[in-house]
Amino acid sequence: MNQQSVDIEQMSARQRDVLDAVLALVREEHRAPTMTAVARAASCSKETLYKWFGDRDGLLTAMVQWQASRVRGLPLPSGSLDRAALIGSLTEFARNWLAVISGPTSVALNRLAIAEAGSSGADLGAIVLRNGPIAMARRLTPALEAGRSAGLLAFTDTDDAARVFFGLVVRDVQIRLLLGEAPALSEAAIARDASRAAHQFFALYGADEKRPATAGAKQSTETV
Amino acid sequence: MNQQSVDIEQMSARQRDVLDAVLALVREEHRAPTMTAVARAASCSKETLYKWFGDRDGLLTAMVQWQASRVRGLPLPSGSLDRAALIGSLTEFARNWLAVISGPTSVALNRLAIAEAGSSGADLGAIVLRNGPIAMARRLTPALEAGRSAGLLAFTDTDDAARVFFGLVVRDVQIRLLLGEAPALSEAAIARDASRAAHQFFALYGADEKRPATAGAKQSTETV
DNA sequence: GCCGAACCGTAACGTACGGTACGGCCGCTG
DNA sequence: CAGCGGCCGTACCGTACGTTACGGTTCGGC
Repeated sequence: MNQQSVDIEQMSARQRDVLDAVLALVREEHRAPTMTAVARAASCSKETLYKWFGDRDGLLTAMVQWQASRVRGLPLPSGSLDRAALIGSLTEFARNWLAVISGPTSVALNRLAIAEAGSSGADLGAIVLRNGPIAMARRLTPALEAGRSAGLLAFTDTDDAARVFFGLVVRDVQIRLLLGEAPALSEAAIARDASRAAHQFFALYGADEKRPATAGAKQSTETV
Repeated sequence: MNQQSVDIEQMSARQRDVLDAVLALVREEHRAPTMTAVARAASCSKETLYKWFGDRDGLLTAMVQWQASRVRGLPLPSGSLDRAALIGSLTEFARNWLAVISGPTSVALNRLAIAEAGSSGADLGAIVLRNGPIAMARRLTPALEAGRSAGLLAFTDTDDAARVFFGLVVRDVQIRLLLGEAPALSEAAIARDASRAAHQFFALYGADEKRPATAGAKQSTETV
């Protein structure tokens, strides 16, 4: 009932420390933390927690937004636009994305958001979604369209192409991690997968003269 | 503490009805059901629930296994092996898979398994994983290898190819659904996506004479 | 008809947890 | 120094829920 903005920007350092403690707690335990545990871990009183965040949902929401606020701001691929540079950008993008989603923080937060989806009032799912796949698509879009403008890529629906890229990069890694399988991708494996995904994406959507425009790839999927 | 097998095969019809009631409950509510709610919905006493399933975990485990036991047994792609038939098989496979994972039962069960991953003793995550992506890969494998034997497909690691197929089919649909976005894919959209995924998979791993062996697709895992 | 087993409905117990209240400590302001 | 607001630590309350126990009912076997 208290929906008081929870502005991440204007929060004291102490409050951010508390949120970091909550994040650490969520990361190491494998379920949503209790308010008592948060208070103990953050060395603050429950009364203060309720005064600052109003509610358990408010605390979790603030934590998710706090984490989201520092994921933003990765270097957009820019510069020259030959084929090699674009593949390099896509590879770097994929590498970064795989590293993020296989990290313990991402796994824990996605678990929490999925578990809480629909149960509590403020849905963390929407926030995580906005800062997960949707944010990735948004950051990927300019690179793809620049590639198309430069005649390197060929597609009609940018969003669709971005989602195929997502599929090529992530495959079943995320769902396996969320379901508890802990393969713990190595740095080398991530780099290899990223390169493979970028090359495969180029094989599908590259505007090569060799191939006649990828028979099944041009139609969109959005219906709603 | 009672780990008593929970053999789905040898259970009375009444017990299966109870498990169906639990499934319905999980599907309509958006969290793990309480024992009281299960007893009320299934018209049985809690004492019986504890006698039959020993524990809350036992009940949930039995429910997941019960659902898994009837997902099995889809028609394996067989018969003639020309290019069109293989694409048709892959398309049908993808269509079926998309229909399953976008269904309310799959979403609810995956949510439950992810939420309970690591918290309770018996991890549903492993069961869902075995009957989700892993089962799909297992069922897909013979079709892929048959295609390779027939000279239609070219890949080195079957498992890797299967996981790329998974990525092309699912993309970010599952994670979006789990996070609470409810786009409710239409039948037509699913069919379109399945066809697109099958064609894209063939574009990457098809042994066509037109294209010189898919520049990035042949280095499935060995390139550093 | 009688017995025991299985089962239903419900009450009761213990615990965990969200949320609130209170006393005490610290630093700031007048 | 007095007063006070912010915060910590802790005790407390109400509720939800897992688990157990108990009385009543049905049903198959003798």
